[in-house]
Amino acid sequence: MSDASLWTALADPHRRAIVALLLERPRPVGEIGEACGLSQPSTSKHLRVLRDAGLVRVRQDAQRRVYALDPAPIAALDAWLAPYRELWNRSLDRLGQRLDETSYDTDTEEPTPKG
Amino acid sequence: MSDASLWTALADPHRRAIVALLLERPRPVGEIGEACGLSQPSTSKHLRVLRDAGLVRVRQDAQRRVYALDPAPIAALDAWLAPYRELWNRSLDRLGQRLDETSYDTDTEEPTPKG
DNA sequence: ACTGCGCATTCCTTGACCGGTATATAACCA
DNA sequence: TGGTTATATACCGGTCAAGGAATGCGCAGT
Repeated sequence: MSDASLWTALADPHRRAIVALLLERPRPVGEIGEACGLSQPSTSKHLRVLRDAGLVRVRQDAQRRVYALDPAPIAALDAWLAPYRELWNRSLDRLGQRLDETSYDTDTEEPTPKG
Repeated sequence: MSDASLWTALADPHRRAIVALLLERPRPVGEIGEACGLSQPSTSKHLRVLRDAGLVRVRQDAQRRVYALDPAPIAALDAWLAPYRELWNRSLDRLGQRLDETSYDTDTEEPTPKG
């Protein structure tokens, strides 16, 4: 499932570094490894994981293999995040109400005593 | 540190299930474990990881410990995701241009190989 | 065909994580 | 005080992932 592998793929800091690197522009394996301080096999293995998760695509350019980000899984992550973002907005609203203190008409509930 | 532990915390499906469960409302440990089909120690350990990542907070209620989501790390995730979301929007724009430039009437070539 | 380069894969070892069992701790109750 | 409930932690065994070394494989130049 690309859903499970997506999270495990991004759980690794090296892999997140690779993804951040590919955000700027597509790059061949050697460049990625050098930029992230990874050995060549390690780079290839991480790219393999990212590829299995659907996060990157490969384009063959002579001997080199140029990796590029695939935006689709990012959208999936965004979709996962959406409900929580609403929670965050609620908390921001609540904070705003606290700071505002004017209370437009927030008699809905939630006294939130003391804190 | 909450940055690294945040991803590893969410990498586990059980932990994501817990987080999703707490999105509805705060719950005590026993309720979480039962809902996720986890043993009590396993539940506590997962909650420990989530707590170390800052994803949940605890409130003591008599013998029970009620866990609730903390929206802050969600915001961090959202911030991390932001640049990639732009990439996604760019790809959507590009798709729109493609559809735009190649004539909009339904007369498009659309090879549809094999059928 | 041979050689060199870029990359992928395999084997191996080590370290981290996960689940279960047993135990410790803290709060309530009799 | 002793006992029960609710939760946390320590220990243990199995599993999996990460890194390094060595090797395989495709492509280009001569």
